[in-house]
Amino acid sequence: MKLSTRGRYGVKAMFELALNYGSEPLSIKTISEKQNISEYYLEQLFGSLRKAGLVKSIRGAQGGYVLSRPPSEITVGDILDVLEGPIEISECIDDEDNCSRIEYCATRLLWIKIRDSVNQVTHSITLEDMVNDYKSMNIITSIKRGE
Amino acid sequence: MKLSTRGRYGVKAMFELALNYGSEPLSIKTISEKQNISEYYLEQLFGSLRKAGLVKSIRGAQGGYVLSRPPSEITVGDILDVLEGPIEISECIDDEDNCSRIEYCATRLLWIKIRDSVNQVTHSITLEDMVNDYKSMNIITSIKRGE
DNA sequence: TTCAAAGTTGACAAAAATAGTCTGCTATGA
DNA sequence: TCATAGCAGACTATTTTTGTCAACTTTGAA
Repeated sequence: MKLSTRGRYGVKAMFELALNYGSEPLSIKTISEKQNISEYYLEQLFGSLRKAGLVKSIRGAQGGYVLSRPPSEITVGDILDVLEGPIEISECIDDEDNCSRIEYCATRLLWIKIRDSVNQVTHSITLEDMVNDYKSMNIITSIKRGE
Repeated sequence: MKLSTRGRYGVKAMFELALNYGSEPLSIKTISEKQNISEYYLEQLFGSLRKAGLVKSIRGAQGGYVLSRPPSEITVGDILDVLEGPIEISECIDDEDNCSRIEYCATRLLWIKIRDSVNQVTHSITLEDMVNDYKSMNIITSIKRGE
């Protein structure tokens, strides 16, 4: 069980936007260079993020993307839902009909527990949390270096 | 993010063995018919489970598979680790070297939090728990039917 | 006003992972 | 001794992932 690159790249790119929140828009090109991700591929991901209303695009020269809400109001789960699709450990979670076998309930309950646990974590961590973690880690690193 | 059929089929098959624990071995054929899973494919999965020591095989006529430990001592996480590989939300969790980019720490911490959460859930649910859930659900269903 | 930067869209495709099939074995209990 | 059932591994079809690309639209700035 692992995240695809869509989820990983997407979160990293959104984190970049969060670090930059309040300043000028960041272009796909800038982000793709910072994160070493294919420019074309990132474009696709931002298309999805834009349609989902998580980012706003600003066209024209010096354009780019900005978060459409403050980092404190965007969770990692919001991003992953868009790029990975909602977590669906097993298909029969939502679809009760085609699952009439005898073990149905027992495994279904299990998948739901796993899904809820992941959702609980991802939807409780915001981009602001990540930025804060990042900043405090930098401070610690500086102290360790004796700066 | 979803489980592959390996994990889903494997858990269901192991649940079947748990229901049957203490009785005669179940053959691949029996399980594959109960669960409507390809016999050949199930064989592959049981090969992995056997090598990992989760099941024992009994060869010859009337042979089959049995759990190698009581259901209370096998967690869903044990099964998923074998069939899906350990959870690796992102590759850089274990591998610190090739990840020197600036946002490294912030996203890495995130992947670790998600991974730990899934592991916590899957490794705390045993086959016995599933069997108990299953049995109590059956009782409730019977009551509802007025039986 | 014009042009270049930047976003938008959708088609295309290589590569990897997944899911499943099959064949020919070996072991063993009845 | 033979039918049953596991063992091993090659093989393949399909799907998903991970990109790539080209043509087009919008718009800010010179």
